Amino acid sequence: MNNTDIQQIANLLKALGEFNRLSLVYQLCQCKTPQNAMCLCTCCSVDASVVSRHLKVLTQEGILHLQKRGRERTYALNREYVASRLRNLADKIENTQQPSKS
Amino acid sequence: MNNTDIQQIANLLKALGEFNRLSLVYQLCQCKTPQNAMCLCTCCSVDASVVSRHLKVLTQEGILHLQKRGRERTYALNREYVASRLRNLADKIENTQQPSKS
DNA sequence: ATTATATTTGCATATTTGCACAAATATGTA
DNA sequence: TACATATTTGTGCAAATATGCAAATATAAT
Repeated sequence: MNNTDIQQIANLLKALGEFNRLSLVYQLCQCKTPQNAMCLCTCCSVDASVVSRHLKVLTQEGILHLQKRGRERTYALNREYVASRLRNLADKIENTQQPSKS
Repeated sequence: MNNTDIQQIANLLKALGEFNRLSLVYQLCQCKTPQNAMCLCTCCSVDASVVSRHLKVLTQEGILHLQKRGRERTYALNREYVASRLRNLADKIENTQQPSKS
């Protein structure tokens, strides 16, 4: 586990570790089909520009998948990706212990 | 899933989502026995006071367990707790989708 | 008692971050 | 074309955060 790996996981967790962003993720969690940003605005009591930036952060981290459809952009949750990364971390935390090291 | 729940999970993820703090967690991950702060300093190239503060944040979030032993304080990773919270989130993200909502 | 070691805390500072508002951009519709 | 809707971007501000250094605190060892 090198520094780059740690930094990448930290980035993912940081992206998820903010109230409004996590709210957006939970909101998308409930949806079967991709949602546009306006729709997602309803779950956060912040300006649309703020939602836009949060969605950008989540997308850049691979948490969301963006699809441009005309003037609206729909976002979908990359369920398997996020879940697998979280489980991977959980496994490491639970199982990794070297008897050699004190 | 109410706002308080979301905020709590966000706090956990935020605590883990910082490079030096996650490095400390990984370091502790390798250890079978609790470690003191001096020992943990070696994995971060920062001042001991910084490590102290990061350890405090992690402890307050329940990620680490602190035990005072004389002049040194040892920290251990709450493996089951952290792993279960991460898995819980992973499960929600992967499985929660309501056919009723579009 | 003095000294050494481990850790925390106060303080100053640099950087990041979340936010609102206005303006810009992009695209669909009348 | 003119207008409406959806979204992004520029800007500035306030709050939060990460850090280093020095001083304070706590406790073990001599």
